[in-house]
Amino acid sequence: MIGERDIMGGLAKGLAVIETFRADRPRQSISEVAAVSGLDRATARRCLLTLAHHGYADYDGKFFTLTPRVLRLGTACLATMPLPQIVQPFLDELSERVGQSSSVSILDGAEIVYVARAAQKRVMSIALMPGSRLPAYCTSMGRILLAALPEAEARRILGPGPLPRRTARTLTDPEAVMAELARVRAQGHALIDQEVEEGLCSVAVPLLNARGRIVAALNIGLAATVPLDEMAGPYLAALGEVQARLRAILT
Amino acid sequence: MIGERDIMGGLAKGLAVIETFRADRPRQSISEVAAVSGLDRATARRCLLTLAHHGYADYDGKFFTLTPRVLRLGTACLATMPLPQIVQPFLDELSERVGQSSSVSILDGAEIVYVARAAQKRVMSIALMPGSRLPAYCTSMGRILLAALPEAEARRILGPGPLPRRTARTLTDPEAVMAELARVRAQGHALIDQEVEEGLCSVAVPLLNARGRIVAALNIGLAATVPLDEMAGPYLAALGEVQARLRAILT
DNA sequence: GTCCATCCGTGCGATATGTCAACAAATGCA
DNA sequence: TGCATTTGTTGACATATCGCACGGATGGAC
Repeated sequence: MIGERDIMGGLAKGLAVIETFRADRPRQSISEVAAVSGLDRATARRCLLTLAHHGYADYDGKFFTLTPRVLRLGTACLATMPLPQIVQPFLDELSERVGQSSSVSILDGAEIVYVARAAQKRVMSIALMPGSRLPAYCTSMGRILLAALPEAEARRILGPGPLPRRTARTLTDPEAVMAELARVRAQGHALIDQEVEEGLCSVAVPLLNARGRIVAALNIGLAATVPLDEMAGPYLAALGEVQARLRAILT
Repeated sequence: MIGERDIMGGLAKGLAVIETFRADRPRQSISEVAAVSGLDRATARRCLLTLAHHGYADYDGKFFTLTPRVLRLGTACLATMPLPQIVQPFLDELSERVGQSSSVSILDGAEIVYVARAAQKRVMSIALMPGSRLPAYCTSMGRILLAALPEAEARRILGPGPLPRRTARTLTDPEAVMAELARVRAQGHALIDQEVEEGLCSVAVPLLNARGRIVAALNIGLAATVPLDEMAGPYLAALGEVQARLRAILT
């Protein structure tokens, strides 16, 4: 069977090294990477030199930076997903019709990952794009995807709390989120009113495949102008329409 | 100094395995991966099992698929680039003003990599997004970026030819492209008239930093309706304006 | 059923790699 | 400047891993 001896430590360590690079740490020295990743300095050094040698990183003698070559790895993944290509035309049309940005995402651990998006004029502070991540607990699509999991699994992902408070309205108690998930499950859609960012609302529904399994979440993002309840109706109708049309197509 | 003994073969092999996954090969068996990557089956197996063990791949006992976790690797890279965040607001405004999609890309080998984009209604057959790649030789931004290189380097990237013919108008002779690069260099912008796809035109200019070095390319994509020469003027003016404003900001 | 082809899992020797410790160079601080 | 600390690099040894070759499993053709 699959034994522990079939695991290549070097590969795992190298991937961990890549993941240590973030927006707040774009350029790192060997020791920095070693400290963040928990690897030995010598090991981190070999990983970084290997990455540089194969064009995944640049090295100026002191600091390492990632190169666009690394993007290939992520793109390889997106390209293997049929979902983005299938939903993109629907997103384009939906987004055009309602005049708002719409997106499709899936769950990866405690985060939602955008896999397709049709953007209208931006209301959010950061630019979202395929590959972007947001926490699941405070986003409409995240609530949809968490609600699709067994309760125990959702609770495990939410953790012991408290969850980070992103705005005054953010639900920070995992049990409060769990209660909201039950509502979402019952009503078949999720509303978020400025929980992830001030001034930003969102409406989401699940995307089901032909067998009725939830494979992704679909949303529309809105600027918070009038109370969300009052204006959600038309958006929910548009989302439901796309949901129904995609249900026959998705596998 | 940096010796060959500081290179970790296992890491390089694992990354190569990830890159074997493509749109036309979303699910692969061990033997398939081994054949495509040139690795031994046993080695490919260990790589794949390692990826699966760490959540980068799924394994159903027969086929492996990549998980969204892999997207983290690419996102780590995009997040470390200051460029996308700086140019995004400019792209949004530019795109809104001219009513067409606009993008910023950089060069990676023989391909351009989109790092930021503001999309208007889609005219291209495939959805472009940050991380997407197109060949440099037949795109407006690619011509800009190739023109910024030393001639010998550009020629090396183009290779011996002939280059793939994507439409009837595609330049397939590397020397013809080199001649075009000289023109691009002289006039400071590149025009593409349906060389990458029927019905699609594009206008691009370089983005310079404060020191005058070319750090990226900026373009506007257009549907081919009237002859490109006749309508390029206003777009070039808009591009030039953004170029000038960014020049003071980019490093 | 038999044969053939393909694929997967495993054992083994040679080699590459990780860990640890020590050292040298660079850096920060008073 | 002088001292203390951090950082990059190297060497040695134990161990993990590679690539090869073999055996078993699977599936299709006839």
